[in-house]
Amino acid sequence: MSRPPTPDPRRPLTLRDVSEASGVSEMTVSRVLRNRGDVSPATRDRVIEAAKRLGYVPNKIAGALASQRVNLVAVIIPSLGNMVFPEVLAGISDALDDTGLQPVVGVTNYSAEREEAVLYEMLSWRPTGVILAGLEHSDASRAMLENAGIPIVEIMDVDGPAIDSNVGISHHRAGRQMAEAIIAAGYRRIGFLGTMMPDDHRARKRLAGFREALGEAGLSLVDTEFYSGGSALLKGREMTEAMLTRNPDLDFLYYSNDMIGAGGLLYCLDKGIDVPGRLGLAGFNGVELLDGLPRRLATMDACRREIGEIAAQIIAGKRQSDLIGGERVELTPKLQKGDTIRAV
Amino acid sequence: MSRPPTPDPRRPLTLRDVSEASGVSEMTVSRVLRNRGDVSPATRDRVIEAAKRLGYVPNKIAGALASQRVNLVAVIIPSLGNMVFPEVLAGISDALDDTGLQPVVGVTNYSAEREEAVLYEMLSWRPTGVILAGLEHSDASRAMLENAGIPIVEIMDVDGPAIDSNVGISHHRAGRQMAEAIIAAGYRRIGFLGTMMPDDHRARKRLAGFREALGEAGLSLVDTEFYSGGSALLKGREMTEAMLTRNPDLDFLYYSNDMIGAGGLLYCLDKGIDVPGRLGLAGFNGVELLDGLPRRLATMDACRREIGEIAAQIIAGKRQSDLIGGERVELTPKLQKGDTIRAV
DNA sequence: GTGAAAGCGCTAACAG
DNA sequence: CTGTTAGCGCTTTCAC
Repeated sequence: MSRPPTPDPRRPLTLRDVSEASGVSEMTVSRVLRNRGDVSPATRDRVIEAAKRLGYVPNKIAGALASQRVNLVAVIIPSLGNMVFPEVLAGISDALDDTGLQPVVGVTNYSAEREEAVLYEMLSWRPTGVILAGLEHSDASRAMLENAGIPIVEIMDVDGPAIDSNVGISHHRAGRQMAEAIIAAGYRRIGFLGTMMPDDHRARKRLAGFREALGEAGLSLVDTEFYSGGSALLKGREMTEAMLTRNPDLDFLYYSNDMIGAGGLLYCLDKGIDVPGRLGLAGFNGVELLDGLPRRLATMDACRREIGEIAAQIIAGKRQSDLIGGERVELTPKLQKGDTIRAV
Repeated sequence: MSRPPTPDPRRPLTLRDVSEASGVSEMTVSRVLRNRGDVSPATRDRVIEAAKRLGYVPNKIAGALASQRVNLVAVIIPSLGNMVFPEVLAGISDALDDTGLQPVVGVTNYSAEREEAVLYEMLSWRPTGVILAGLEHSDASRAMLENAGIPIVEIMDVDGPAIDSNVGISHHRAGRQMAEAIIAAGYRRIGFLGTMMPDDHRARKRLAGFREALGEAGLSLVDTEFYSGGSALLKGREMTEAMLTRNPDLDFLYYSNDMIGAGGLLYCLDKGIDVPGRLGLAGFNGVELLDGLPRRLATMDACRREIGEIAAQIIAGKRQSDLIGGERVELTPKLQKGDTIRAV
């Protein structure tokens, strides 16, 4: 009943274990495993064989501490629940694919307080860079970002000053543009339906731009309705019904996102309302999801995937401009009239 | 022109900086910042003041290496693109909230190879535990998981042997149950429409169970149709049209997920097909999204949120059973007939 | 209640 | 091409 020579099978293997098993120094083992520096094919093979046989998984914690390098990119977004941020993520993920960098995602639920906590947690892992949604942050968050000493990319929104780099669209202008298209199509009695999220700054800016353009045309919103929580499709349906009951003479409904817009569209089709003749509809985002609806909802592409790609390229240093301070990239969303705004 | 005393403003602050700024030893600073051990209120205040003033963010890499503890839980899922995994994540996130543990998400795109790479990467950060979707893994992945020496929870699926703990539903049984309900409702000429993902093992198991139950009733699938990529809603529409054109006499369509089912439903309503009288429809997942459709699609709740919660509790050690080996939890999905299966 | 010393597992920098 | 030495920034352990 002698104790076996292996000390503790639960203990994770170290470089030393591989070194002993292969008869090669730790340093050379390390070189092989990282593909750094020249190692003779013979030694290399012995090391790889031993590492594979033992099932060695390197300890990045130790590696990162020693090398002062972490291959992580912090990505901080408000939500995973609505298809728009996953698409941004897909863009980031794609662009990072051949860089050795890895995204790590944190979710804030549109709360500045949560953002601060998530950011603190992520910065404590000393990532290579930070990508985060929006330009509005708490003072503490802003201070952390400014002092982090790593590239910061604020995405989605360009309406305001950025800490470092910035990639996105102008939501204010997007709201204006939609209003102008609606007015040009001859609609006059317009209602707005949106989310009641005080911290959804982009939705707020779209609405502000929308109102501004209406005002310049001598118009104003006839009615507004806000919601929070629940199935967006269902909410869109309910809110549309409520609003049309209050104001049967509305001739256009502008929704803050495509999902509630889709709910509204389905409601109108149910009720046999003539869309876009008697009533026009528009949403925002250009979510692919909607392609299967009976009519294509008018919307505006928010360039989500492209935003993610560019942000990731900035972090990866693939867009080195010699700018002092960060890079600014403003994309221009495309208006898609679909089938729910009548031709002029 | 003397050099300022601060060495380099870009260098991240260390415990030593806080120690010097507060005149308290590094060790005591560390204790204050971690709320560990007794420290006099006076010292504590000085330390906290200094840390805040400097904007110190602890280095978790060094902390983790020294303490051999990492507050990260690796979560590995196939996709973020379809609402089902975000809901699992929400459950995990909730359950982890007051434990000091943090989920880190990796995405495999339903590829075993990607899973292996993601797993390797995550294990190299020495997480507290691993939660991953499914029971099917490459040999190498399995070996890594078995040797990791940390709790592993395989989720979503219980149809097969698990490495350690296991939380999910039986997709085979879910398929059977749906078939039985359809047959009981009197449908006989049944088609199946699904994703063509060889690595979506859960969809495959549902189909197998479905076929098995049909077989026992002396029936078999009249037609099948598979797709990959694109807008699920649109695909559902197109596939439904294709299948009904080929086989106009089908009386039921079983979809492998709710989104394509919804597309099919919209198509049928468009065409004025009598649902559920002449044609019945059913999907899978119970996605809240669908609540806004004109009819409620028959579906089966996959208990996504609950699965996430339980898995996280297991990792957090909140469900200590004295089992040797892992814990097994099988949840039972509820069949929701909605408006698209006729009453018996 | 506080501090000093000794590593955690790895890699940078240098020698040979 | 390979090995040795000295840390990375923190926490453990043990003194005081």
